[in-house]
Parts: sequence; C-alpha cells; structure tokens
Amino acid sequence: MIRLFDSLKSEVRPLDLREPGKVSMYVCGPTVYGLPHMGHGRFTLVWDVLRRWLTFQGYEVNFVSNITDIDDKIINLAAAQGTSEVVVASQYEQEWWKAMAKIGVAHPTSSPHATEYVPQMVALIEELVAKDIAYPLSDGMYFDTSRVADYGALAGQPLDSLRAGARVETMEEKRSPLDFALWKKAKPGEPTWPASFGDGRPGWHTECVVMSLGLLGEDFDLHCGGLDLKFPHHENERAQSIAAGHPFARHWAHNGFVMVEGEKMSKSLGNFTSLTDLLERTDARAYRLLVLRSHYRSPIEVSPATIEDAERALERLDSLARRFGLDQLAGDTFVTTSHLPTGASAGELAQSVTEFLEDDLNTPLAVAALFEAVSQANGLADEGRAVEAQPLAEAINTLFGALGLTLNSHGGEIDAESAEIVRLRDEARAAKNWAEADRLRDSLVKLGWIVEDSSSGTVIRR
RNA sequence: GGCGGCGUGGCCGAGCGGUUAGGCAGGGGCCUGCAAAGCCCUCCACUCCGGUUCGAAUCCGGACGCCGCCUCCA
Repeated sequence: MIRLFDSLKSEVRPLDLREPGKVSMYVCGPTVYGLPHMGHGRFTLVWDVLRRWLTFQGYEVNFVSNITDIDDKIINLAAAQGTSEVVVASQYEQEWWKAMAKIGVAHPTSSPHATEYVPQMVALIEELVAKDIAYPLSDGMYFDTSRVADYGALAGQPLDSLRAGARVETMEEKRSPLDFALWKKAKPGEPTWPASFGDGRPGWHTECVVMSLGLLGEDFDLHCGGLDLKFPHHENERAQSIAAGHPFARHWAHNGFVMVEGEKMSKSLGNFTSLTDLLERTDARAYRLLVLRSHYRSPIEVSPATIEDAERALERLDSLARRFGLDQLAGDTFVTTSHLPTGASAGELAQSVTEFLEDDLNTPLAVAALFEAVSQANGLADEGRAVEAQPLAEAINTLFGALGLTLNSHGGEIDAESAEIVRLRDEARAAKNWAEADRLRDSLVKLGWIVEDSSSGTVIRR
C-alpha cells in the first residue's frame, strides 16, 4: 500500500484504509468566482495523479470534490455585475470543468455543490448547538474552538499559541479570535436559507464536513487540498466533525504551492496566471509533466521557461510514441495494470515506478526512471532489437498513462497536397536527386511540417 | 511574536551518510546524401563557518539569505 505524508501526524505512513480495496478521498474544490489559476491546476493534477495511480493498482476509488457555489466573493461579484449568485457561480463552474477537461483531470466520482447541502449543514450546526459548542452572536452562529481538546492539531501548534498569533481581531464579540462563523445571518438582498437558529447562509468550513461525510461516510480515508487550506479551513472542518461526534478523515494530505519568482501565487497577491490562458497557448500535458517532475509537497516554480522546458521533454516522449506506434492512453479512461505488456523489462520498470510512487508519491523519481527507460528502448531499437524494445516502450506508455500523461503518437492530419509532396520527395530521394529532395523538404517545412526521414521514407508531422 | 519549510550545476528538479537521479540547454562523436529523430561521451553543483564520521549535499551547532502558515486563498 502507498505511504503518504499525513499532515496531522507529520509523518509518512501507509494509507490506512477503512475498507480493504476501497479508497474514499475528498479534495477541497474551488469557489467559483473567477477563472481557475495555476494553483488550482496543480492541486487538481496532483490528486488526479494519486487517484489514477490507485485506480491503476486496482483500488476502487471514490473521489469526491466539491464546488463552493455560495460565498462572500460570489455575492460581491454578483452585486458588482448586477446579476445573481447563481449566474456567477454557474458561469465560472463551466469554465472550471472546461479547464479540467482540457488538462486531463478526470471528473470526480461526485462533485457536490454547497447549495445542495444547506439542510445538512443546518442539521450539523444544530448538533453543535445542542452540545453547546456553537454560540450565537449578533451576526450569526459561531464555533467555540476552546471546546475541542486538540484544536490546532493540523496547524501543529496548541490553541494558546495560535490565539497569541492572531493577527487581526475581526469580531470583538467572539469568545476567541479563532472562533469561526458556522452560519451568517441573512442580510437584505443576499441569498438565504431557513434555519432554526435564524435564517441565513452557511460559513465556509461547514460545507466540506457535510459533503464529505454525506458522500463518503464517517471515518473516510483521505482528505486532500492545498497547503493553504490546512489552517484554518481543514482544522475547522475537523473540529466541527469531531466535536459533533463524527469521526472524520483518517489521513490528511496537502500539496505545495505554485510559486512565481519565489513568491506564492495567489489571488490576493495578484501574481496569478489563469489556467485557462495557459491551456490556450500551450500543450496541456506540459503542465502535468511539470507537476509530475516535482514532488507534490514541494513548491514549484511556474514560468514560461519551465513550461517550455516541459514541452521539449514531451517532444521526446512523443517521438517514442511515434517510433513504436504506441496507443494513446489515459484521457477520460483509467489505465490499469492490464494495459501493461508482459515481459521482464516491462515488469522491472513497473516495479521500480511502483516503489517510487508508493514512497509518498515520489513522481520525480518515477518520471526519471521512465525517461531512462526511454533511452533504453530507443537504444535497443537502434540495435535492431525490436522484440525487446517494443514491450519496454509499451510499458513506458502504460505507466505514463497511469499518471494521466498521454503520449501522442499522431503527427496530425495530412492533407492531399502535403501527401503528394511527400510522394515526390521519396521519388527524388530514390533517384538520389538531393537538390530536388531538399527543395521539396523546404516546401513541406513552409507548410508547417516537421520533416524526418525514416527507413520507410519521408515522415511528416506538425 | 508563535509554528513550519527551504537554499543543489546555465535553468528546472531529485536526493535522507559512501553510487557525481532525471529533464531542458551547451560541447564532442556515431548514424544520415544533408538534416531531423535516436544513441554514446562530456562540461557545469551542493549558501557560508565550525563539528561528528574512515567518509557529509545528506547528521549536529552557528551565521546569512529566502519562503509559507498564524487573515480570504488550492
């Protein structure tokens, strides 16, 4: 079984499943009030890779990731645009799924919306009220953090030191600056839902609790998200669930940030690149490869240079796919071990990749092993040892596919005119008419083709 | 102020005491009519100062620099 760093226990430990063979995982999704940015791209890719890898290994993965469709920012944006929250949320949710499809992130098993779970949130808050853990203030219901013995466990510090570090005192009335809003009382013109403790709308943290427990059940296996959600968001989710008497996630995993020139990319700093923009101008696979080449807990530097670097590396993989006529895997389908070819070299490669990934999802080492295998397969083929090279190339394809990276063996549709030039060039080459052959190659290049000679003649691709 | 992390070759990025990951870029060679692709070889490292050790990028101490969380954030 894979070993992962558990943010709660601060150690790498085997993923301890509630039920053998089945993985229940929850990934905190986006609040839909803007285009997805590179940070969103990273977390979705990282957890998509884990999901695909577990599926590859034969686990049945129940992957839940929410859409937060009600929140202050959505309300503010709707007001600014003179439209409704529903319109804003659905518009950006569409953008979200478009980007996800493009980047090859498989759709979650379930993608619940916060607004579909309001009654459950109300019920949870009622449980907390009954236990005297929630208390009312003028503007809503608050959670009393002092009532949870190990509050601060995820943050890695005791409650007292967190309180001492509180930088801003937003609500003087709160018993502790760390106490957070479970429910916000209705304000004129804002969306509102009925509740026994006063109509209003939910605070942020409660939704993930009821959606994860509702779809995965108590004591589910793994809760994932960006490092910036660890505290306070995840701490507050955990606190609520446990305080209400519901065992929560068995394991917590957090991915590192996307950095721009050494600083965390974030909306508040304004230094973000939208994922939508990136996907319009580059091969979506380049970002996945970039993410795979660094460890999921490390920060990654994203810049035009690092993206181009990944695009070039991708070229090498695509060359392999063309040379060996590899099938295009991944995409919407999940690759499984049944896709692996038989044979010793394929088995050895799969085994070393597996060992690396099982050690806290060490994708950089796995990718390095795969690239080494690429050299090996090409070398064998150069020596004419196709029987050995072919299964190795197929194993590389399968294992990249298991990580969601599709190798592209198609050079593009060849139109009739280009095909005719290719035919003429092969004739010229057969006649050793090099000047004509070079002239025809130039015209192909002008048409946008990359021209390569092979044993079977001129091969062109885009 | 509290807590946590980081400083690796031209760039990205692994590494967890002994083996100069891997990719991209650069140089040389092989292959090719010439190219391209591919293969082989190669240049270029571990912020600094002490210490532990037969041996340290890796462990310990210190210095400097950087980053994150403690506030909405993936």
